[in-house]
Amino acid sequence: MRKNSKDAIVNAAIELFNTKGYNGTSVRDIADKANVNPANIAYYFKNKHGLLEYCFTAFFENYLAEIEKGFSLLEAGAAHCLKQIAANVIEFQCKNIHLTRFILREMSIDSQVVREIMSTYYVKERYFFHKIIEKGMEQKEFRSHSVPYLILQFKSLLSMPFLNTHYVTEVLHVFLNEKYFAKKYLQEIFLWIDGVLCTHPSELKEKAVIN
Amino acid sequence: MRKNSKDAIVNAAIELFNTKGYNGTSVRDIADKANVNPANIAYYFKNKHGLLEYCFTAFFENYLAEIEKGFSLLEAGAAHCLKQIAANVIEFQCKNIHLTRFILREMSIDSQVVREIMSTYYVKERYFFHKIIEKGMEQKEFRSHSVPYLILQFKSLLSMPFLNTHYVTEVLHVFLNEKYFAKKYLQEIFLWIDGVLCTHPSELKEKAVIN
Amino acid sequence: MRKNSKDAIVNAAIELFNTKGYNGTSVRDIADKANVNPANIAYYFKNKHGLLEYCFTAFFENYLAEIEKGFSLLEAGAAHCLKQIAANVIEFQCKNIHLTRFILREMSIDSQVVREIMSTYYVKERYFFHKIIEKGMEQKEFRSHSVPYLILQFKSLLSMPFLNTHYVTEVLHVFLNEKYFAKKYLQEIFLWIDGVLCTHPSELKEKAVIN
Amino acid sequence: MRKNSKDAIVNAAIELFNTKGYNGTSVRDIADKANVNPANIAYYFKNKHGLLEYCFTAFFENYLAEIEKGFSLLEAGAAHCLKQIAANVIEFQCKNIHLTRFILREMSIDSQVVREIMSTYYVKERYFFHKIIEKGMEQKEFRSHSVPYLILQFKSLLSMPFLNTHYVTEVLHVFLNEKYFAKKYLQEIFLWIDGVLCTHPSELKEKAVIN
DNA sequence: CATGAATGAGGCTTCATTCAT
DNA sequence: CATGAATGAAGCCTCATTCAT
Repeated sequence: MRKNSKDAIVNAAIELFNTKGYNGTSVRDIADKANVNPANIAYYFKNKHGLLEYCFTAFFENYLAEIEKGFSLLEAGAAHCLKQIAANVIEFQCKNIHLTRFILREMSIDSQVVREIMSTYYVKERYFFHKIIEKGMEQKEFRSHSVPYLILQFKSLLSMPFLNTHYVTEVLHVFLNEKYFAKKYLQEIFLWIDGVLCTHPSELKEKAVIN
Repeated sequence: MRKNSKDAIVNAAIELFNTKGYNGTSVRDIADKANVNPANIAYYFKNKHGLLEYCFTAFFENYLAEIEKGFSLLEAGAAHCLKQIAANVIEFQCKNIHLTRFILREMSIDSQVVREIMSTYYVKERYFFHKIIEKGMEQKEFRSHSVPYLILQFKSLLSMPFLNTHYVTEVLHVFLNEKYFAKKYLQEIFLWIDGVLCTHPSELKEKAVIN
Repeated sequence: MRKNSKDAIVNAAIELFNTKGYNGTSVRDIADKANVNPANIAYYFKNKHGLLEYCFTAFFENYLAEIEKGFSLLEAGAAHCLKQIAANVIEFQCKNIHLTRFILREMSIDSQVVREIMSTYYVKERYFFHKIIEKGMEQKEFRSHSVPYLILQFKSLLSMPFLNTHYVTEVLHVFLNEKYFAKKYLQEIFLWIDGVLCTHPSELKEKAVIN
Repeated sequence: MRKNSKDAIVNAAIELFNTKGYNGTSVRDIADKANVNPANIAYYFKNKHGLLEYCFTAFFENYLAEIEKGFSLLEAGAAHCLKQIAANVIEFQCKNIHLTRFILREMSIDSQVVREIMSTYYVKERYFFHKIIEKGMEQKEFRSHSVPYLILQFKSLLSMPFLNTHYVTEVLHVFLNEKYFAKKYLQEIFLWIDGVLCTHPSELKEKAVIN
């Protein structure tokens, strides 16, 4: 356990931030859960806040990578590209459920960090989405429409089930960790892309894969 | 100042909970903003937590009323009914932006209160949605589909812009309080209903009204 | 119940002071128990502290009266007189168990009130005891001995079971409110008077009465 | 000051609890007097209450040890044994006057801790006293008598002057810390043992020692 | 007399952090 | 690297009290 104190701390933090929120979690809680001395957190992250920022960038760095990965397929068609991005993001978020929920929640708070994250990662993200949607419209793949509103909807579909984990499982009785949730929910997003975004519903047998 | 301490407290609390989160807000902050003595909060709400619960029920009581109001129109058609509900909810949330954001965020935390709220209000809400969607399917208005997944999407559309206020304004540059945001965003939801939910796109000139 | 608010307050206070101590009892506790508005306590006693003082003087006024009553019999013999005092005090304390315990406990705290009580009531009390014991020695009824030490023992015998009510009932399983506790315990004190104080054990058939 | 915070806290607490009572003493008072930070009290004792419990067990552990030490002499005679116990206890209490007073006072409150202490330490203590007195009666050393009442008196003699320190010094003008108080008061207790407990006054030249 | 609203002081505790070891 | 002691700030809450009604 003296092996990877840092990882232990991060994991404990994610777990707790997810469950009780950043402000609801104390440094001692984290240290206890990670079996580590509280002073160690200061050693690695300088701050409780430093730990938060570490989580933020860890998340967004990877999140954006998934989007970029999908964006590179733009030449193959806007719808296809968007579907691939959805597949990547859903898969990524499924693999990091706790982290995702906590980040999505924390992003709804007005703080310095959040503003910084927005002005870097989210601005980049918007750039990608914008490009894709514009291209789709130019090529008559998508019907003409307000771009921001479309981004808003797309993002809402991507994040909703991960933010409201509890609602999904306790009220709707849908289980996120079941292997096929990702696959199934993805079909819903594809339906939105096809039904709302596209002019003529493209073939549903779209082969975007989640492995 | 010796007049409506209770209201002043609630308003200050909503504002601050919205901005800094429940746990990030101190009782003193609230009292200061409301220009009352901190002890007054205990007097009216017994607790900081009591104040939270007050906000929760205040929100959900009204929120559910809006849904019920729309639900009573089920006879006039499932799509119509759902659109009316969307209109009501969007309007209600526009009128209570701060409260809405804070509630939506806080509902993503694992706490006693949240579980209670879910097992009362959200279960009722699901009941209404379920009924409407089932009816729509029976009458071939809606295409056959997994109900929970539809509810999930519908709810995500309803809440997203209100939870991520900052993203919407700072990144997308869309302003929630502009008079026509409600009207415009509503059209998006209608589009989802027509494009994703319905078998044959109903007439878009649907006259659901926001007054 | 709007009849004797004042009495209700005093009774509630005695009960609670007895159980939780003066400092452990809040004005609201008292008000609640007495079914009275807290502000009413201020009305009658000005203060929580005023209520305490009221209890103190109520107790000591009567306590000293019992001693004076017995003291008047000094002419009939020192031992007899002392026994009568013991009888009076034990009876009085039995009738006011709660008040007695609380007062005896509170008298062991260093406070302004306590010092005042001591310098009035306890000084008077000592005067009476002194007179009696001196007389007893002069008349060879008592063996010659240090007066303060005798007073100390006598007082300790008078108060012990009332201060340590719980010990007496829970550990020794002796019940104070049983009718004959007073009579029996009194015999113990008489034994001390006869065995420790007197030169030649006086007749035990001493007829000091508890009525 | 960075040395023995814990001891400093305990000493300050005993002093203040003694003077103003447990409930009358604030954590800040203690911290100030001990020249430590208030948080340190939580660090070492978890609680103000934890500090109280620490005092309780510190007292009773040693108190009972003194009694056991004396009890081991039972073979040498019941009266002798009891006298030795008295000697030990008086000496112990003289050495811990503040702690003793505060404990004796606090034991007269109805609380969880008190009940626990009673059902452990005081029950053991009663067991020892019971054994001694029974033995004394069997061997005709003591006159036949109600055991609980004898225990009650014995304990009252042992504790009285320590509980009512102030009365003793201010009203009776006897000083507890004068070297010979212990010796002299002990003689009083021996007198009680000989005069009240024993059938034939044993030799007063009993050599129980206070060193 | 009685009451409910309101207050300021202070109580206990927890927190994030630092520092010497 | 890791730790335990120690700290100051701040958090929430309770308390005794006042005052207008």
